[in-house]
Amino acid sequence: MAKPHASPEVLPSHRVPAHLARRFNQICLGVTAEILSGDDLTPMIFGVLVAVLEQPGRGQRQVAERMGVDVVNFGQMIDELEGKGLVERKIDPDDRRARKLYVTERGAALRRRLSPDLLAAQERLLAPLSPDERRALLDMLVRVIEANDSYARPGNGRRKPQRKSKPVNPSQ
Amino acid sequence: MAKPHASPEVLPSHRVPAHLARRFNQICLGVTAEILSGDDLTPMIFGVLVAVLEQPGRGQRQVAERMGVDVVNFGQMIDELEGKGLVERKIDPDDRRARKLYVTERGAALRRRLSPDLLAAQERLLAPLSPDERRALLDMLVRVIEANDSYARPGNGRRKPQRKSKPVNPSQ
DNA sequence: TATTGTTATACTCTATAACTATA
DNA sequence: TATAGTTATAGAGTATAACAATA
Repeated sequence: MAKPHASPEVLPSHRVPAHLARRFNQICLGVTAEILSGDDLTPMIFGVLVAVLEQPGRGQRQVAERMGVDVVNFGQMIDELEGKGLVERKIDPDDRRARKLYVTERGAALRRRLSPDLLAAQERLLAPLSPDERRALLDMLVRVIEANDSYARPGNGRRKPQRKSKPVNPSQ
Repeated sequence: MAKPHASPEVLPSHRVPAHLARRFNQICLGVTAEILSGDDLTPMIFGVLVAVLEQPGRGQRQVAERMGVDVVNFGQMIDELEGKGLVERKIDPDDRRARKLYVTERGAALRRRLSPDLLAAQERLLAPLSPDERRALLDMLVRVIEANDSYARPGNGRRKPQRKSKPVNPSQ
């Protein structure tokens, strides 16, 4: 009876992936929000800025999907970034429905300015892990995420709202 | 120039811990929300139920802090669980301010009923990892979370609301 | 008809301030 | 005064439905 069971029936809650995922995310948010708060940006919005920077000229849909963000909310984040002059929308002449996204020079400068602090925060965050472990952690997360990509949308929610009636423009 | 630099100046965004944390959490939420939706519970609220189950007789503050949940929101989640008859609050006779928390038989039964599906979902989630890797992933997350516990509160936010005036009960 | 992006809206999670009741 | 918990409220992230413009 040295090893009772290889797989216990349930993990203690502090070892449940869903709980660890929430806490890990919570901590990442706290660490980065602190750095970004001076520029009135959330980690989410800054993440959008970086994504646009890395794939300039793409449409909102493409970037949103790649990030795992709903296109509706993504559009609103672009609104905010555009309002701050950090990102630009340009109508694609080949498909006038699409808006190609570009980071402005101001946006690029902001990212350059904040990068060192964000990188340092990331170092502190992963300080308890060795370099090999850090790589392993990120690798494993990427693998898990890619394998479960289809679950990246459904939401964190409860009952689906179902929207019985109430059209957007009832007076028309 | 076979290896340009051990540490690049910035990681590509799909390797940034903050992004991976968000996506991992998003996926965990999607996977578990689906299972819990039939009982009209969110992953968060179910997590509270499990935490109470594991440390019965504790006060709200203790359980909330251990979970990394704000005490205010925790109290509201207990409201909901109590409303569903899954958890009970009992005034601590030794300190009549405190409410000791207990899971009801109904709550325990619910957890027993849902456990197999949740465990199976967890298996699917971590399917791309070997058993050793799964352990390593959870271990590393625990270590990172514990080392950064102080960042588990600050919020995911932007400017602090600051609450200029507007008292709760202006008419008194 | 199908697709890109928008507006309106709603729900969850999180956070702060101010309050009540005990200690 | 200090602590446990509450009420009121707000911001941030996420989701759906309905719509407009374009393909």
